[in-house]
Amino acid sequence: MNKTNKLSQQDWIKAAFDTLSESGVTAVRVETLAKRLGVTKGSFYWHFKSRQALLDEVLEKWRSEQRVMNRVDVIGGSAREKLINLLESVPRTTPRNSSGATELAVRSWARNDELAAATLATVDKQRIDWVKSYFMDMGYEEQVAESRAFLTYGYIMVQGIFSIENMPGILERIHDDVLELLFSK
Amino acid sequence: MNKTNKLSQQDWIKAAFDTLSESGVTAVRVETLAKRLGVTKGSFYWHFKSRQALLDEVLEKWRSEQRVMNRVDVIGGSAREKLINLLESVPRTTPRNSSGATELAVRSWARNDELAAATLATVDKQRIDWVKSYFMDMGYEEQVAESRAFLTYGYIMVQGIFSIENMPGILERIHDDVLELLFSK
DNA sequence: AATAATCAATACGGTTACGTATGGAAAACC
DNA sequence: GGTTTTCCATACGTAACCGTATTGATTATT
Repeated sequence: MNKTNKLSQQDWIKAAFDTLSESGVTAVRVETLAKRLGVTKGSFYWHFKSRQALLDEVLEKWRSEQRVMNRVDVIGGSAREKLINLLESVPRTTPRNSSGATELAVRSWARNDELAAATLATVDKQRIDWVKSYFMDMGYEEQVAESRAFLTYGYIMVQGIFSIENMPGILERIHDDVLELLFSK
Repeated sequence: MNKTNKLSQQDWIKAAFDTLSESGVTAVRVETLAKRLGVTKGSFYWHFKSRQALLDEVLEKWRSEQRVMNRVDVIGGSAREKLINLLESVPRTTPRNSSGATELAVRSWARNDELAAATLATVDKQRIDWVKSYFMDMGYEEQVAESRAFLTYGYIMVQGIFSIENMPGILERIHDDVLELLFSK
């Protein structure tokens, strides 16, 4: 919200993004968001042409906010340190963590929506390439760097989406071993 | 369908399961399934008390059909061979493969449904324990076996849900390297 | 101060769901 | 052959959506 109590497009997009993460695309509904923001849909249709227009913006927000890598880049250090920073930045604490929730929501979305699928494909490739490039900086040859990158990506991903409810502490227990293996040889 | 042209509960459950995999829980709707099966919902409400009752059955079907591990067990061989069989059985060919689709759908579902969450937690633990036990059979000590199991699980999972659209051939390229790393030391 | 631009409320029509009630047709049973 | 059981169709009520049209209330602008 800005200084006035009026809503901006961004307020709607943010609310939609949060709802997407919590409950999936199908839960991103005009009237639900309006209630959440304390207004009626009269407001929504002033800011957006349609629900689809909002969803397009949400997708664009997600695509452009792949800042984990940027943040890690900014912190700097050696390639190895950057990768470790990346792996440490994955929240291993809370179940149902929000980054995993967003990932899941977008990937489900992409199953039924061409634009979401295309966006996801772009992001996935960017991420893999990014991780791969650091493995190459560390001296691994391309083929190996690619497989390490993929495995690293899988490790990050699975931490966010698999259910640790019945396995408390597992993520903390394995972390060091996994890192050692990913950086081995 | 059985010999008559009448529907059984199982027919509905199967249709629901397929729809779940293709488009997520929210797409599992009574009238949509009825259309898909060529009947009206009058039929549905004879077989089921409610939509929720159907969803409960779908979840139970998914839980009880974790037969990848069973199948691999039946094939037999050494622990190492069983793990390799498991990793080979992951379809790396088609994008949007159906096993990955189901995984994704169930995990998204579990974000908003307690029963789905509990079921998922059970299945995840079973799978990890299963993979872990084979790593232990191979001689790894427990802690290491657990981290290998988790990493293996992540590798399998990510193959099913990340988007390979912009990275053709990557799954085939990395497979041998990944296996070597997972079984290293 | 009058006018215009901005944002939101209300009311409406159309669609798609869930679930119930009731009736009907085909098969099973006695 | 008549009755009961099994399975499905039809019709109905209700609720949640999407999108449009219109009006109203602030805030900017001149």
